[in-house]
Amino acid sequence: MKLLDIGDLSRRSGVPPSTLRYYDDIGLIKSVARHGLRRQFEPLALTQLSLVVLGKSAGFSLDEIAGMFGADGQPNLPRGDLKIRADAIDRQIGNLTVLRDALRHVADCPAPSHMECPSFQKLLRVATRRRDGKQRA
Amino acid sequence: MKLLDIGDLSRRSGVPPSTLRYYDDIGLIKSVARHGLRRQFEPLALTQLSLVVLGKSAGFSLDEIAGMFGADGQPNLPRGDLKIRADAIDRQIGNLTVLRDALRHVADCPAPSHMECPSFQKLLRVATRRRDGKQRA
DNA sequence: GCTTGACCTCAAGTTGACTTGAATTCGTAG
DNA sequence: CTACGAATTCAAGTCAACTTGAGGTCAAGC
Repeated sequence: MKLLDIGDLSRRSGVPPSTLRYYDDIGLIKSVARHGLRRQFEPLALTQLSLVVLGKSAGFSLDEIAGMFGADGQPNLPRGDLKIRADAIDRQIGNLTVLRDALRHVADCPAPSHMECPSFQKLLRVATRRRDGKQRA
Repeated sequence: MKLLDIGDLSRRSGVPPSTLRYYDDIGLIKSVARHGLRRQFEPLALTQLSLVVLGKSAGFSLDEIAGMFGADGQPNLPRGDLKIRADAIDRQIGNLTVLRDALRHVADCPAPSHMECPSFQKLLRVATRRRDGKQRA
């Protein structure tokens, strides 16, 4: 398995080298060797980075992401916690769905005040009823 | 329409007063009066806060949220932009779905290394192919 | 009319996630 | 063998989104 040096990994993942170094420092990904000074990564790191990017865009902190898929690609949380997280993401998906629909409504509804539009209110009530969607692990 | 003072709004929304003041300062929500020193809000603010909380949990910045549903409840973005945002959220939902499935896989799959598990790889490939999911408005 | 508690302002501090800059070190190409 | 370019370290800086703290104000209850 050939190694990628940091420049390659950066180019291939779209993540800047400074960020890769940062991630390496905090242990989110890990460099497996050096070529001279240059950090070398396994191709696996590319996969891990997809996960990190995905997780970040989902609003998870780097710590949370590390919990789900550690530096070695293995989670450092027990299965049960992972399922809880998966469920949290599910609620999050529900929330986003509401948000998306609300946005589409606002974009389409000709009413001057969306906040008072009954169908808009209804959308939100659903969202509010479904408790929160994000809580500590 | 009776007004809520900041304490009520805080209790009802779950958002701390300091944050409400902050949001008021930056114009994300707006207080419509004072009772003595106390900020008074319209009940509408409660609805707006649901949206804000929802948006934040979705990973949007306060600025972005303000763009979607301004302090007056009206977006300050044109319809087209809102649709673009809605589409972005749709992609985000797709990403989260992948993340959730990946997480469930990790929680369930007995294989020692998920990163090498073909079905896991497959999940991710889908995610990576679908370009990014979050870009500037 | 005075106390109390919830609010106020404003400046400064905090946290997470990076980025930037200066000074340095390599490996490769000429 | 020297120059070059791309990396390196480490400290410090930045930005968003708040929170904290000190010192002050108000209206409602007793």
